[in-house]
Amino acid sequence: MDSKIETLPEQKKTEPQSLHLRILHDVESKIVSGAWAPGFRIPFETEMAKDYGCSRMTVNKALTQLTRAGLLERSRKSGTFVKAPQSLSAALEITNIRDEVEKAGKTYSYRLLSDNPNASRPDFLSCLGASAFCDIRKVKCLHFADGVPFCFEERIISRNAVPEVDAASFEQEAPGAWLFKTVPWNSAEHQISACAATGEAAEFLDIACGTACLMVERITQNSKGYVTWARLSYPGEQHRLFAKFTPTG
Amino acid sequence: MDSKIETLPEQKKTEPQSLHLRILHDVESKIVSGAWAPGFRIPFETEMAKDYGCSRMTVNKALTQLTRAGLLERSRKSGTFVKAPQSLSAALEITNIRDEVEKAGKTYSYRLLSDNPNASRPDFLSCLGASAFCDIRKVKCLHFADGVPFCFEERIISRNAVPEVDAASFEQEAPGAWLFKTVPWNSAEHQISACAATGEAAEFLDIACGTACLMVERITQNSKGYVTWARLSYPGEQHRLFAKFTPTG
DNA sequence: GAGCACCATATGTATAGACATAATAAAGAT
DNA sequence: ATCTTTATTATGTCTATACATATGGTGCTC
Repeated sequence: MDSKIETLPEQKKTEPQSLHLRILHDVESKIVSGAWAPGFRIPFETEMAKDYGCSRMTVNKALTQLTRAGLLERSRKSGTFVKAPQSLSAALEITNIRDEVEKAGKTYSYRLLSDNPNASRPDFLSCLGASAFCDIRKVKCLHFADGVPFCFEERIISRNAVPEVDAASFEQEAPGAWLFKTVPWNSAEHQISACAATGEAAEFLDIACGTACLMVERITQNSKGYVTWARLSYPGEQHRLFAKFTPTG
Repeated sequence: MDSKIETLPEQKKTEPQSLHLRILHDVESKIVSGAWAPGFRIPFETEMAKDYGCSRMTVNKALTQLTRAGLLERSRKSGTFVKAPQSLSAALEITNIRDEVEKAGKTYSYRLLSDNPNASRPDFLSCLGASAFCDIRKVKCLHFADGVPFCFEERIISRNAVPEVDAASFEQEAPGAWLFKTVPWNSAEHQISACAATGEAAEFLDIACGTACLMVERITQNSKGYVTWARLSYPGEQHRLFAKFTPTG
């Protein structure tokens, strides 16, 4: 209780106490931030052990767990590689609508509806703490399956978090697919709801106003902050989200 | 191509090659099957090491990973315990609708609509390979939030997989809640879709036919086979499924 | 009985060493 | 040139050991 000015604790937030957890989080953040992009061969166990001044087993423990979590791919002799973020939860990962359509045996096509490369901050996002979405590109597009409207997509991309977006064209390629291959690991929040189709959505999807729609809203972020927001509207009862869960996966 | 009768391969399916994986799967199956129920104190590391004739570290590796996966809870001195299957995927785990309603600050109530303890096999499930659902109990019920219909539930419970169901009453307690505390670990498949309310559902939910509904269908199984099927219908746009995903969780 | 010091114990972490295994690369034989 | 053998290398697994740490239990004191 004396008046001595105390220095702040060393650890920023929740600095892991054990070494293998620290290594695990170090590697994870390098991957999530994009410093180690998918396909990159990360240092060998022996190298990291030397860097951290610890035994190989300690590094091994961290890397083994990241492999189980799906962030890494390892093979003998070749080394350890950052895995492509292909399945951020198997079923709800609907980034690539093309795959979704083609897996159903249908022909995919795509049309850009509108593209505002320098839009102002939207108002409907204020509730989400997404104040980071101030300098954005705003895109609307439509996905077709066998020529029939399959999904109406409204998307916002942060120009701060993804500077490369200025050079991208969404005439031929959907923003979702472009982001998927451009932005490294990230985390996502989904909201799924049913709604009655209104105005724009009904018009583009070519369905009557009031028809039941499945709506998926997703906010994606990585270490640089909020990356993108998307609202996907699927018409009628034709679409189903499928998810399977087991304890260990 | 000769006519010699071959013996089946020793291993049933994919017998893990390494010891710590074998231990991991042994423990997991004991938990999933219910042999080790939630709360049960599993043998100490040293005991299991002796049983398997291996070092404690090998057992530790298996148990540590099961702990990360959420199947176990460990504490020093006390031992290792089977965890309650509380979050088989955080957001989509909607087994307990009461919690869901009360978390939204509303008052929960429940009403049993119909109960057929000895129903015949339903036809609409044939596509799911759920031929195990032949001897079933069929229940319909309604969940309320502040007195307003919140969710219409149709449920089928396998009397083979859950023999105890014959003694259960669903007058006061919803079948979902009863199953949650009765049946041990399991895996689940979800299908989420939007639909227009029809007939029964519209009537009980007190909404107009054609109103958009969020429909969640779930099939649950454990080591004894298919346990239960449920269809939950949420009226209008009032309900949202929320899910957050990060690489490691 | 309440409070306290102390011990026993199960997990948590880390290590150095050992050998297995798979995949690549290099050297050798045909 | 192509096939084969061999060596190299990084990961995969396992051990025996060591000490740290949290915590339930025991017994002591007051």
